[in-house]
Amino acid sequence: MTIADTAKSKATQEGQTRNEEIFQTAAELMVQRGYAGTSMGDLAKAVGMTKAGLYHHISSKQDMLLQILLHAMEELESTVIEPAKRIADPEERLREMIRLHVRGLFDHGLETALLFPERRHLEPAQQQVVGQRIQSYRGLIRETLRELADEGKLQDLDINITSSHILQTIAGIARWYRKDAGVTEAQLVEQTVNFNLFAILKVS
Amino acid sequence: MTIADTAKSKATQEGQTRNEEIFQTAAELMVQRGYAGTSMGDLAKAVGMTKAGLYHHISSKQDMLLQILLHAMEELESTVIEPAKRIADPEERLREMIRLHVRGLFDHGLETALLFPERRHLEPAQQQVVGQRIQSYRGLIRETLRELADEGKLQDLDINITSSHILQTIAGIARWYRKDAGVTEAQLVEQTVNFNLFAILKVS
DNA sequence: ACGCACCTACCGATCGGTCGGTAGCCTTAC
DNA sequence: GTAAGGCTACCGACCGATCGGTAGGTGCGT
Repeated sequence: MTIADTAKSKATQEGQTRNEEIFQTAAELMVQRGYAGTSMGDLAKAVGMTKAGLYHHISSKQDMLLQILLHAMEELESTVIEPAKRIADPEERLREMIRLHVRGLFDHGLETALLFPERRHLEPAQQQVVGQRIQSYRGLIRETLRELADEGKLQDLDINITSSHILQTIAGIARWYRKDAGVTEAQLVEQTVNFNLFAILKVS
Repeated sequence: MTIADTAKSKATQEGQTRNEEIFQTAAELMVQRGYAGTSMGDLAKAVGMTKAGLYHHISSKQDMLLQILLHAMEELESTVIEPAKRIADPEERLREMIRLHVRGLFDHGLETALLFPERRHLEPAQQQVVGQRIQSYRGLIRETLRELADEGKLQDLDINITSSHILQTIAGIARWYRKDAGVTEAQLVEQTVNFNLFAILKVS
């Protein structure tokens, strides 16, 4: 072991740090029951510890929410925003953003984004940090819509309102989708892309 | 006063029963902070009473949530579902449903519908009652989409998924809309109707 | 005199969080 | 090889505050 070996190497059965297990479990519980509705005792039990043991890993419930939100935002940026930014054509970019975002709901825990409204439980300064990063995503969608409008491809729609509608159809999936119903992941991606592009693109 | 006079006549400044004031204030608080995040002490203070005084009017927090959800559902049925059912043409019916629903977000407190996921805090039997009535609304949308498909007017879209997308664009408005921004109510109604109809209607 | 609307004072339970410990592993010294 | 020391990961027991809810009373309009 050298100074270079800074990695925390303790892993659980699935190659997850105990810390990661805690944050992920917390995110799942909070998505189901909300921030206020999830007690630290419940969370401790869910990861197989006592509350005191849990507090060895985290500093407070509030800080845990902040970490969860920041991590979700980073995941969104690296798996959706950055790849999309590299696409020049606005129509193809929007198509890819929706596709990547919906896929991310399954592959990377992007459903955690449902917790963003819970940022009201954070300190104002922290709320602002999280809020700004969300706005930058909305900004990318608006910019893409504006480029489409410049090309004459956009329907007669308000860009601000439309960007919200698009985001709601995507984020909304995590609210209503239950995998027991007869809807496959691939279907959901395709249908959501089509729904939104049918809505905004002028017929050529 | 006769037996026929069953109306509770105590009214506050705006012609509201104390009971109505409590339920409406509770609904507003819960939409902002969630069911678990809203304490009965907060609610009591918001209506200018003590907690004990509040409990003179209601039986329990849980029952209050049930009443709020049932009332929201009745409002939705009388102002959106019933009027829409009387329209024969499916395209016009869908258009009117969206228009009435979005308008209702402002005129009748239809934003209360954001509390429907909170029905998980109710007893299973009550959850089912509320859940069924929501499904009947979704059923009407699906039926309307199916009629459009029969007429050959529907895009190549899955009816189940599309009905969810439509509902999310409408309900989602109550999540992101803040009246301070430069968006008028009329704009919002028009844009939401257009967005969804652009999405689902085949170009003729 | 009666009941409605409301109060003060309180209940047991649960909340987020902390305290002082301890079992087991890893390193270092001899 | 092994004992000492330290560190990580946890635990039982507990804290003050707040939770949903209640008991018993007061004042007021009819």
